[in-house]
Amino acid sequence: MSDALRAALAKVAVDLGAEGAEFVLERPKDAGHGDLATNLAMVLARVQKAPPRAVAARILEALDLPAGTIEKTEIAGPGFINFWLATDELASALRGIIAAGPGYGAHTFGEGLRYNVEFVSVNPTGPLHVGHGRGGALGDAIASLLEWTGHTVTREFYLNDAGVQIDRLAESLWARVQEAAGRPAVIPEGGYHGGYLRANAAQVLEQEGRAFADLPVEEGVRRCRVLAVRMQREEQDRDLASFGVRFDVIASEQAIYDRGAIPETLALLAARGLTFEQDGALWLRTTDFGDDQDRVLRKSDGTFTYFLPDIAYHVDKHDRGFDHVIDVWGADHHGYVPRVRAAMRALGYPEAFFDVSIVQLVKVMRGGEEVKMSKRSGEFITLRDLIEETGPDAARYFFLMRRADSQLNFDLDLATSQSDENPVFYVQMAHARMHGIFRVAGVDPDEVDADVRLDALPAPEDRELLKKLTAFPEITARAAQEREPHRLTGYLEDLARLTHGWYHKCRVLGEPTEVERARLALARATRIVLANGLTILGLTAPDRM
RNA sequence: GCGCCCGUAGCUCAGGUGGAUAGAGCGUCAGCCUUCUAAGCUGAGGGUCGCAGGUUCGAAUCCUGCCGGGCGCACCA
Repeated sequence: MSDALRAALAKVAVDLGAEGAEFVLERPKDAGHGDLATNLAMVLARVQKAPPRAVAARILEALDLPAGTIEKTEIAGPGFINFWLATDELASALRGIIAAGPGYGAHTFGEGLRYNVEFVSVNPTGPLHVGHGRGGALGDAIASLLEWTGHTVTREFYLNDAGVQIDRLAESLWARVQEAAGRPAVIPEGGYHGGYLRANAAQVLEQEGRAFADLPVEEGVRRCRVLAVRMQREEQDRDLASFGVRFDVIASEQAIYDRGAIPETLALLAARGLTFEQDGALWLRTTDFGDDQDRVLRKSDGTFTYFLPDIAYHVDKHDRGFDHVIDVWGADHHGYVPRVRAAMRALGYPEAFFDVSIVQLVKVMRGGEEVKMSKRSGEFITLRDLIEETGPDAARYFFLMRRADSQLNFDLDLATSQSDENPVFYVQMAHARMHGIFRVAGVDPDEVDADVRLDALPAPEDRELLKKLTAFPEITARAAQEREPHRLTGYLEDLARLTHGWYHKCRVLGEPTEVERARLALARATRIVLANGLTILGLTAPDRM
């Protein structure tokens, strides 16, 4: 409905000589201001050289709407025009929800656009911690929202399996292997002290045989390199899988080196005249593209910085045909954004090609106290610990319920609480309750007739709930466009609140036939919206709790 | 010192491409319900939207400057 009304209003704007006027058509917070409201009259007041309320009257005069859509209009406040939807319009919306079912809230505006969402991308040097969980939940939800709005999406993980930190990892594992074989072991400077490598070392000896520890150091370390990366990746994948996150592509940094992409990228940049040598190093002139200093590509010792393979990796994404790439990075990497953006500009890629979502830090709270995480001491809450304590649904939901760019207080007590104070529980319970109605009635919800008489519904709660359901497609569209899944959690909480209120106030079964039929349809539609919302966020929609 | 993010009710946070009386949950207080489709309902109180200027008919929202918190500022990865 809002689309039709918006179009009609835009047409009036044209008729009044203000083509392309930017006006707002929104659902007012205050129910007394109707179902939809527009500020068009105030926007046009200047061109019309008339007070907004007088302009509003002209607009209503000129407004041409199909019969039976709007029940009432009103000019209010400084010049708002408020609209009340006709019952027929709501009934048709209800039929639309049920007809669309699991596709309700989906859009097609992204069709033909290929997106690459890269997230988590943690080094394969240790277990995932809660911050990676937030990045994982966010990246996955953004990817789902994009799919839901018609985009083709690849979920991608960038594996840093080359470079110095992997050397340290291999040496550290080799040291643990020696230790397991009963020899003194020295973890190298800058190596990894975490106990998980002990477990890996034991596994290596078991799989490769005790003689593995007697290999010459060089060969032992070389083989440890492959083994360590593989074992760490497997563990990370296990954690991510239990969290409901899967990737379409694991992109390897080593593979970028192996196929010669580094010199190719270097040549590409040099050909554009954007590199220069200074102090024995090779630089990229990123300051020409918005960075605050130029950046080194190849150090004076001949090795490359991380920046160059990162550029090569993004060139690769571009060459694979993606229209847009979104990188989900932790706040500790935000300083890296300007130089990568500069590199994308230097290569002449469209401005919209490269986008970054920065996810801020997570503080885990228990009993009102922060649970300290310290990598140094090796005592930190891993993502695995967290999921085991809260379950995957609560963990995902809590990671998504706040804007990514504000810091998150993860309240463990709340996340594990089986009460309506826990928002995940509250939303899932609303879904379970809707299903419970059908269970008690012995009716398959998918068989419930959508063609009902809405005017049979006696309570204001009935209409209020239905109106909320009709807002869902706007929420999914906005959440996808803004890459803000928290808009969806917020909506689901609002909807759950209305659902619980309705459930309590409005009986379904045993009411007069027309009322029961209408409310069954409403319950079915509510269940659809709750289920779709939960599904987009990667959460289960339980039938009973 | 520079850059990015944040600062809204006691707490956790929405609202941020300017619009109507700034919202929600929790907590607090006062009542109600104890029926069923368990985990409920109603109401109240609570705010200099960090501070100060500016733009505007209109600012939590945009601009500038400060204050406070977080994270970054390598020929590290």
